[in-house]
Amino acid sequence: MEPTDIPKAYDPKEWEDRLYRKWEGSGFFNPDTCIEKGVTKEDAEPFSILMPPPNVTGVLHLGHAMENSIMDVVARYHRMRGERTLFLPGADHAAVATQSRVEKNLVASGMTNPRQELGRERLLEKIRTFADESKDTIKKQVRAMGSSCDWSRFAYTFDDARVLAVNTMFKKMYDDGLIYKGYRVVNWSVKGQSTCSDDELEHIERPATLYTFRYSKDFPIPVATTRPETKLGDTAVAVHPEDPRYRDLIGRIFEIEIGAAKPLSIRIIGDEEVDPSFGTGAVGVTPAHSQTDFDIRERHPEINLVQVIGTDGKMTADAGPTYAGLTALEAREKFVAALREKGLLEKEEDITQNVGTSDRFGDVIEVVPMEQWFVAVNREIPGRDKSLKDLMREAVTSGLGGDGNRRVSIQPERFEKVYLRWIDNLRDWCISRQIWWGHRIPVWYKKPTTDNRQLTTDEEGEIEIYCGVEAPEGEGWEQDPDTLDTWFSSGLWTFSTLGWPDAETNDFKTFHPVTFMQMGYEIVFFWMARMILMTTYALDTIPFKTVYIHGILRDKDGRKFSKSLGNGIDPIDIGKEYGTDALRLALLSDVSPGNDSRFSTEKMETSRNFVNKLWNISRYVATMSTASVETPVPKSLSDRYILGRLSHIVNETAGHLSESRFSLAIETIRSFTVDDFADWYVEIHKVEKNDAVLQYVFDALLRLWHPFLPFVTEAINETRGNGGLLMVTHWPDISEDMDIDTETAFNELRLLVTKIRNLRATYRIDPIRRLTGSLAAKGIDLSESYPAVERLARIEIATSFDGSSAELIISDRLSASISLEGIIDIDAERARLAKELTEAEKYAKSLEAKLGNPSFAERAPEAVVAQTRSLLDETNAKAEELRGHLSSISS
RNA sequence: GCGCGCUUAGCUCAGUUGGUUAGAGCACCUCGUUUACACCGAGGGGGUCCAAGGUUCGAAUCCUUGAGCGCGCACCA
Repeated sequence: MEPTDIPKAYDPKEWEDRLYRKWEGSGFFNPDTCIEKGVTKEDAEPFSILMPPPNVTGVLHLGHAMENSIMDVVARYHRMRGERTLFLPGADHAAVATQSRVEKNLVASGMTNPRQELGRERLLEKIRTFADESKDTIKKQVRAMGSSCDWSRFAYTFDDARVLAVNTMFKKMYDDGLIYKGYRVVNWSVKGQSTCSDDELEHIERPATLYTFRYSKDFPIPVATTRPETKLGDTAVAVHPEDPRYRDLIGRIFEIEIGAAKPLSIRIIGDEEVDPSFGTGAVGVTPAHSQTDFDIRERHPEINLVQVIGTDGKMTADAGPTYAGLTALEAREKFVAALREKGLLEKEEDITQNVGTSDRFGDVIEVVPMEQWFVAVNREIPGRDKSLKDLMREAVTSGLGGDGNRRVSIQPERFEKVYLRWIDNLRDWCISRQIWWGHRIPVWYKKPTTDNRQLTTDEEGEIEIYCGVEAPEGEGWEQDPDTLDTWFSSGLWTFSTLGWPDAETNDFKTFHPVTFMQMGYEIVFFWMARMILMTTYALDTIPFKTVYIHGILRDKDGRKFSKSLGNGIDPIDIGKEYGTDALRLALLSDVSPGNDSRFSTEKMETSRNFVNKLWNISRYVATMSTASVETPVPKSLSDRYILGRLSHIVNETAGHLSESRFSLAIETIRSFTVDDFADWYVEIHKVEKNDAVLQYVFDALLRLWHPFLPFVTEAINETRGNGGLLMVTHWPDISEDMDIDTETAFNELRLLVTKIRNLRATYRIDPIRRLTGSLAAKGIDLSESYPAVERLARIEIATSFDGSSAELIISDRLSASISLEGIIDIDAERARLAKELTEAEKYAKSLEAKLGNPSFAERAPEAVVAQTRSLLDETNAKAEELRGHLSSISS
């Protein structure tokens, strides 16, 4: 493109789609192609990133946009560093989330009970269609974000390869006795007709009544509850074993007629967990409908379990004829009324309680006893002498087996503590769900037959059980109707995407453990923990080396984005309006690891303006210079300065990126681009015209920015006719390319720049345009020499300024003496100089005091002392200069 | 209750291992703008870094205590 054809403003719409197609068409998103085409060396270090697969429940939101920005910055950076980089995309079938979404849609369109009305197969078909559509939408959106992921390796948690991995893992754990079917209390969503894990609960506060009552008039201990109806299923009262009030009662059994199907048989038991100082010091134990009470029964197997609430949320026959069939709430009112009538109710008080609700279906969870599948986290793994919990702990502390190379590094570190604490509280993981959308449990049952290949029988010897990767042969087998918790398949993500269970594939050998993962902190337990569990168990290694935890994105008022608040922002819309680069920049600026950040249109404007600035720098470079890029020869101090600075910030940026300090990396490049390059060097170039350095530095800048701003940098690269794709050019490695004493140049020129900047501040003759304007008014025509004036005035004015006029020396051709009267307000100037002088003297004094302190000289590092000393010299010199100016101005 | 985080300019936030006179963006004020860029430029004002103690030659940074806000986990019946 000819320089004159380049539009003044960057228009992302003109570029983004086409550039993405160009990248994708080049094949360079695929690391194999990079090697084939010689962009990456065969023996290059592998670098892998896995996309946390978005749920196929609809469209991506800004949080996804932020994640994609983070991952793509990392991927592009490492690809440009010449590493064998794989950024693998995917999608998650998101079992409950997707099914509940589709059911909601079906209900909205007129169905009352989709599961009944459609049946398993037809409902699954509907969900599959929906999921496929979402998957396509997601792929489009990820492309729109500019993500450089390898689409040929796209993985879906519910495709054939992943099903194989899931079944293989299930069977392995089953054979090792780590997956078991057990009768335990579980969290049950009546609305969703399914279990959910502890982590899927959302606790909400709500008002409730705490009732204190006695089972009967002569029952010795009152108990309290917020769920009186469950008391129909009480089988014990627990007290602290040392509690003098109740100690003697332990072991006694009370038979109580209270309206349940059978009289309650309440045994008084002693349990250390009971807090004698709380309430009545006694707990009515309902093993069937409380997790803690069920645990008490594990310690006291002698007590019974009576289920009084069913999976339909209604009272069971065991609750007695008065209550059976009523909802829990109806039963509560009736039961409380009965207690009151019999004079058993001693106290009612209003309290607030926390209850668990299903995060997907929204209803309050009912705790019921059921037979479900569990992963045993405390059981010893055969042949390993350790439990899953142990492995999960080791993986982030000492490293697996004490091997530091097999240790997951969590950034920021504080999430380690959060994770470890969670592990301490971890119970066996309930993995079976009664919804239909998901991996079917690979277990089949049938009555005993003579065919007993690989068969095990359950305890009662009645039903044969077969667990296998594929259905067993033979007649009469019926598969377990349940499906797996969606996190079971997500837990395998780092290796199921790379070919496992075939551990010999190139991808697996090359890219596992994954180098870099990122995720929001809200998903650490769900996902990170499960990946660590699965990988350490099955592969005896860690799933990933580094995981970067980020916060959640909030709106400009600090609220979470949510549908109900109506404050959602579609990243694609905003990307279209401001440009995807601007969006990426806005999402990564000013954020620190692990902390929430806010999003606003102001940020978008700032970012868009910056992108446009970069575009216009390129216009200058294109219009003011015709030289092609070559190894630049620094000719002046300015050249050495800019090259030295460049090399400095290249290293600094690399440091930030290697530690995932995205915001600081951006700030580093941004300030170099604006403060050093655009404001300073470009102006210098107008005089010195060292095109080679200008080109060289600008091309380096483009490459530094590319990971963050892939579109505009690639677009500029195209207009510059550099040829090739910026995406696969090497990230700048200045210290190797350039033979420059950067340290010296840097120091010399920083002094010069500082001096000039001080001059600008001191004499307020910036912009120079104003000065030349004034000169013109005085009959000095400098229009032709403008650039020279602009630059030299900055320097020369300083040395010859006497307070009221200045001697301008413009190269060796032209010099002029001008009065500064009218340009500078002399009185104001005097006041300002005096103020500055006072400040400088004060500062000098404080530095002297510091240096005079013997402890400082003794203890501070030499570099700091030297720095302080030179600082003092500089300050003294500055003060002297100010004094001179002040006296000349006064005379 | 236990744990974690946050508190820095009017607003939103950076500040890696303690070390130049604490930074940015936005907002505000002044000046400028046919010149790569008004999606613009040059300047400026504005901060007892939540409080109090401590460690140190030196603290926004480390320690202790407290306050306010937010979050997570567990919930005591």
